[in-house]
Amino acid sequence: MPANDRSRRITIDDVARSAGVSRQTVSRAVNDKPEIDPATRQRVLLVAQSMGYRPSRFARGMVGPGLTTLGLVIADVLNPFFPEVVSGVLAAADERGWQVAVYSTGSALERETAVAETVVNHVDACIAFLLDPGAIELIRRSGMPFVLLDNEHRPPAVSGGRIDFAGGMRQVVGHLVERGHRRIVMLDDRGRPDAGDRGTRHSLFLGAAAELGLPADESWVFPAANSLDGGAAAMDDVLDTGFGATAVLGYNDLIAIGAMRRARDRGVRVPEDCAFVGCDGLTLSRLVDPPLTTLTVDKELLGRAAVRQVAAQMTGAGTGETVIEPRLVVRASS
Amino acid sequence: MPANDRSRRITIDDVARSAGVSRQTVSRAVNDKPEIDPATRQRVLLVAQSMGYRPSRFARGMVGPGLTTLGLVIADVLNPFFPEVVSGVLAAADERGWQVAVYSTGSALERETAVAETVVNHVDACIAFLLDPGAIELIRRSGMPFVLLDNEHRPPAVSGGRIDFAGGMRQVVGHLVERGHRRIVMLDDRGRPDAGDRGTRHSLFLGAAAELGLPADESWVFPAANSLDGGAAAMDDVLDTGFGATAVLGYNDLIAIGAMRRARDRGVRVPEDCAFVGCDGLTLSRLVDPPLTTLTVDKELLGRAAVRQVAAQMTGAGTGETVIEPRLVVRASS
DNA sequence: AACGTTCCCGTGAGCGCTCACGGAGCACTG
DNA sequence: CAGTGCTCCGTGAGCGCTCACGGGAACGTT
Repeated sequence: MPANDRSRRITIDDVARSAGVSRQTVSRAVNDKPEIDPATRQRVLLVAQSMGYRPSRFARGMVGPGLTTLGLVIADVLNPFFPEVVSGVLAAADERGWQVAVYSTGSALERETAVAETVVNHVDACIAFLLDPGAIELIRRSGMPFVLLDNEHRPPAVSGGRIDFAGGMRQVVGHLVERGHRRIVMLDDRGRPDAGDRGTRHSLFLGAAAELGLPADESWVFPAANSLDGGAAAMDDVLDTGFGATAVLGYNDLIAIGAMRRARDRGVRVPEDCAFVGCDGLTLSRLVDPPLTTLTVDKELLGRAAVRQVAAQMTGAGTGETVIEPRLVVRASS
Repeated sequence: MPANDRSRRITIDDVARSAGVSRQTVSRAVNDKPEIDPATRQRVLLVAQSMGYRPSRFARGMVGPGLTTLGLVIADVLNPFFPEVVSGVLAAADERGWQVAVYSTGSALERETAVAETVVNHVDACIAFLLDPGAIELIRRSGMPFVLLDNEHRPPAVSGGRIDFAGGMRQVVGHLVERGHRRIVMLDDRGRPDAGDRGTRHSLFLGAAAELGLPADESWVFPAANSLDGGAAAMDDVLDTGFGATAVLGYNDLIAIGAMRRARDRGVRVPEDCAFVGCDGLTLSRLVDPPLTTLTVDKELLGRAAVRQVAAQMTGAGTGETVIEPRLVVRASS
């Protein structure tokens, strides 16, 4: 028994010929169809196995309806925000008998177009965290069911899942003001484009602060790379510039935690000298010291809702929007 | 323009007819082939778009080589062990131009067979964390390239990725003995079958302890559910039975952290009264309080190595084994 | 004027599989 | 012995697409 000839794959006809039966009989054996003699099935199966026969999923997909593959584009699995979304998507897709292909852009804007091109050619529907308008347009134009998540600049023609950070930021700032804070810094994710636009956490934070009578302006916002280290570095900036913040709001928990750790390392007492608040509500935020106050988002629900919207589009429904309401969970860091 | 007829999908011939050209011309337009008049291409593309035409990836796969889809079966994305593996697999698969379909068993042994069946029919190769021998056999028999990870009972006929916990456990116990500990408890994952066999962390821990002269036996091992809460509950058992442990080793970081938190909540000082050590080296373990000593495993490397093995099998190479060496990172918890 | 070239487009064939049908062989009935 | 039913198996057709080839029109060349 030589190794497989790598030039051409083994087909059902090869097996049929080798077993001295017809294609159809091989098909019956492989697919557990009833109209076949048990002895024949056994023999055919043995031949198939020994030849290393594996049915082509493409040929199968041609005749039957084939399996629906849902593409899920995320920035980075290592960012603890995404596993929860993935979990929701996997569960909801599984309920519908779909397969999920995961793509990661590695948080690199320039990779988004390449990923979008792959997605367009190889999946039946798509749920994506994307920022590059070109990449988004590419998928939109393909005409496949498409849900875009967590993008404040979503074109009106595509469905989306949005988190109501307007309400969320009011909760956060309200809480801090109530605790007596008057000088609040936000560590923004500098990786996101057009950060000054309406609808971003950035602008919603400033808006909420203004609403509550704080003299907030752009100087209250510090850019940070989206990681623990990014948060730490941004905290250095805040402390070094002598801004005098009594509270720090992170674009997300990762940034907030990184900042909080750096602050403590530099002798800042939390929350006495400075309070810290995050966004997203990662499991992680409960476990750090001190436990982090955070604007919790049900990320699993976000994933499930996205699948539901994709499914709706498949049955011909139009585009829509799902809004998730965040909830402020107050812990020891504020 | 009415909504799509959901009964039958639009084919290339539909577009051809509607645009008054041949199939081939449509194909040329859609695939950006050169042998076509730019004006015709534009017109055809417009028709195709308006009809909602999307090429069938199955039909495409029939003729060309098609895209390789790698199946990745994990227990649960929410378990922070897996995202790092997924990250490695995604990166390595991407380098080879493969797509990755992720499946989750939800840590439910009884779901493994169903997942295995899906995998067998819908992917070209498979990397899996599986425990059920039936599910494993199912994939093995399919003849597809297959790498089984983190399973001490792997059949010899399948490739695998293994973490050298024998050496790891010697490091852990050695470290604890050096610190003066003589009575060490292990919180084992009770979800894994045949926990008493050779090769499990459980037995390797007892072996290492015996090697170093400790009177270890089965009573030193407490079962725990694989989660933070599971670790906490197991810690309750340890404390309530009055075992008098001065050090606790978790099956993984999750269990160890859960246990450590519960211990502190009950007034145990860490590490003065009791030291804690985890396994896996999650990012998380650095951030908890106190930072957790842990046997760190390069999970991303594990994923990459698995992809490399799968690729090797595709080119006809036989089965093999990759061994990853863990490294003890000592922090404040011990 | 006859020929080659280039550009654009269409026609068969075939990828590997399953579905719908038909037919051979056997047993059992009236 | 014809008729009926059942079990098992094989034959065409077709899924939607691309590749290889060929052909017509318009141009330029000798």
